[in-house]
Amino acid sequence: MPRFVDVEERRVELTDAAARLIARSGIGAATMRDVAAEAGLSTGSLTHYFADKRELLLCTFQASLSGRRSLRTARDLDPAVQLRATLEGALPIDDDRRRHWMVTVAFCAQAAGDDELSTAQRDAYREFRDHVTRLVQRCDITAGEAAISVAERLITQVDGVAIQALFDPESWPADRQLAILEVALALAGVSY
Amino acid sequence: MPRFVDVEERRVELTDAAARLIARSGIGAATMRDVAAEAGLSTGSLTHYFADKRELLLCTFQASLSGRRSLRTARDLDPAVQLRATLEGALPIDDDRRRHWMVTVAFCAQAAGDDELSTAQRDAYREFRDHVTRLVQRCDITAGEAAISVAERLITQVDGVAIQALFDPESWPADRQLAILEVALALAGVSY
Amino acid sequence: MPRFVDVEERRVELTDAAARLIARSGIGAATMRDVAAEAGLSTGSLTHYFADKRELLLCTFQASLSGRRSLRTARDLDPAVQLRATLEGALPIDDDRRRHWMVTVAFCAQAAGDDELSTAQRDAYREFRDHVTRLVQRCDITAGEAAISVAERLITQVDGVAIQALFDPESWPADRQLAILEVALALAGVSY
Amino acid sequence: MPRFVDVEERRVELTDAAARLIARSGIGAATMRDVAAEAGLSTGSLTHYFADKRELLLCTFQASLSGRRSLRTARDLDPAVQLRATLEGALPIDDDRRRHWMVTVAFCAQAAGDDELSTAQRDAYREFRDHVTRLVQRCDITAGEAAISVAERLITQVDGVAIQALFDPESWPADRQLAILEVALALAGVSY
DNA sequence: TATGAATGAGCATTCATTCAT
DNA sequence: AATGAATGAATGCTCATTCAT
Repeated sequence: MPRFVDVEERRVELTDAAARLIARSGIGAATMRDVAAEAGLSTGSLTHYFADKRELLLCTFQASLSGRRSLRTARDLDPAVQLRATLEGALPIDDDRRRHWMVTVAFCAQAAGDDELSTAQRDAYREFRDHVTRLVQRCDITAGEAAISVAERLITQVDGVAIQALFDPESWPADRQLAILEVALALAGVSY
Repeated sequence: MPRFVDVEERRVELTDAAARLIARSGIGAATMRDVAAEAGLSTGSLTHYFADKRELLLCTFQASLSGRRSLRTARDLDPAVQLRATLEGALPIDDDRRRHWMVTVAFCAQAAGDDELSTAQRDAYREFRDHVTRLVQRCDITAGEAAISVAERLITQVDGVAIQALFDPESWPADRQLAILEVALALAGVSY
Repeated sequence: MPRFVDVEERRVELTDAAARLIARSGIGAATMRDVAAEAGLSTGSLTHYFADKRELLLCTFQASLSGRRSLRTARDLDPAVQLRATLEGALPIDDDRRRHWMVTVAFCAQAAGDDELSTAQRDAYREFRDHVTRLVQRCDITAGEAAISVAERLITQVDGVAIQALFDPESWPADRQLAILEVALALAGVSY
Repeated sequence: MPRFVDVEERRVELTDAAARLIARSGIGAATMRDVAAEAGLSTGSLTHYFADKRELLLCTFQASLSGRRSLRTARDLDPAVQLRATLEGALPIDDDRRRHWMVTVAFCAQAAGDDELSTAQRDAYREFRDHVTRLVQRCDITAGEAAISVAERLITQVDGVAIQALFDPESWPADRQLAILEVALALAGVSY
């Protein structure tokens, strides 16, 4: 009589544990042993949920992305509000979002020279870019310029703030991060 | 009389080797063995130049920063030209600058949970921000706004482009990166 | 259900292996690799049982002491018989006792400059001295002299024989060692 | 024009340095590098004076023995005085003598399984035993017993005290060590 | 499914030794 | 004779992975 286990739930618990460790102590701290321990499981259990460490890492990254994605607001709202919420979701202004960025950076450092990881990462970027571009289009603010160009300026501005804020949090309290986002949105012509 | 060795030169050779490996295959590839081999030395020789791996990594990061710094143009030029050159130096538009960014990201991933490394990184950020702020001041473009705010908008824009370009180079040829920089400078009121 | 392993038993197997290597080929031969091999395990397994080499060494020393202690005879016997048995147990007159002494000497050489090891060693000495002192008291032979003085003369005599016998076994067959012990006991007034 | 160097003097400086390191921090601290540094020389210089580490260690042990030997008093004195001085020389009652014993113990731990070292050590023991035996003979105290038996009882008593005192110095101040020696000499019939 | 003991390759680091100068 | 850079084998230790229970 096998015990009932929700495989998907366990995977989430494990990628969460990995994310916590990475955010707290860097990619080097995310050993299989420690991830399992952080999730309250034994080492051997990991293999039931992830074939190997690379898969765990990849899934941790993707779970982190999903978390960010879930911050996007419902489809039927004002696109300007959605755009703002989406970009705000990319700023490390609370622990969850900081964690997401720490995982992203760790993943970047790992992805170099690994085709599969690089592709996963690149695709995530493109998906985000496409999403923002669609929102920009719906805002109808581009004045003839390609929506993607406006989207890219917004995204890169936000990513730049995120990188700075991640490693010098004292200089970047939430309001300062949000202030730059507001300026960028205003320059892009978004009003809401 | 012992064999003559330029210690500083050797250290540069070794941090260069480390940077190449990190850029090529990620932080995980920068083992002491492989760094030594890449530099054409034996494992044991490394310890003549770096006490341990952390020191090698820290020095690799700082050497990478020095490289970026050397891209700044001479003091006596038009500050607008200097500003543009400084920011352009932060874009991964050639192999050297790409390498610098790969090292930076790898270092970030390693610095989490390590006070000394985190501090080194944060100080490097602040030094760059101060430099750009001084240039913005000399450009006399701020129209009452604090120079640091303008500088931060420029830096974060550039850093964001860099991060995107680093991991999706196909989407970010040099001219596209530079185009965003031009727009940001124009918005900031810089003309040259 | 994991494979059943008696942790304590494994630890004994490992400290035994270490003791054998030390006795056979000196402290330098007791590498983690070789101890594991001598016990029929792999290197990595050692870490399940001992945090590091110092702990292995400390436990090897303490296990060696326990072995010597177990040679003491039951409490209810004539104290003179117990005293003689205890002191005889400290002479390297068979392989086990020789091994114990080799381990002790190796441990001494290692303990210099290491507070924790030095303390462990000193405490072992004191425990032995106290035990012998109690036996001397119960023998009622001291004629007014402090029991501890008699005990110390006996112990140092035996330890000196042990050291000599350890490194010049040809000159010190068992009967010669025992003969000196008999003289020492007789001089102390012990008859049995 | 080669600089004049007294080879023998240099060897003494080096074995002294080794002895100091061993006494201070154990056999593990006596690396070639550190011995050279302690003597104020460079690593490479060592090879001019000792073929390899084993030779350095062997010479350090023998130099330590010579030091002890030099404590023996001149031949023409009362043999009882000489006997007492010789045995007292084997007690770790000052820094020099403590150092000698630390070197001896370290050497013992190293000698196991190394024929040449074991032989050197055994021969040193025998030489000492012969010397003490001759003194005992000249004291004319043996009352029919073999002089060597008396000598051995004295030596082992002293060695035992030394071992105890070496690793529990608090319990063994000089006067306590000397007191046991006096008792042993008295029991042997030596008066002076 | 879950466990954790076992594995062994790989890591950073240390060190005796060699050697060109 | 003296130096110290260079070597590379060896060490203690870590860790992803495997597997019997």
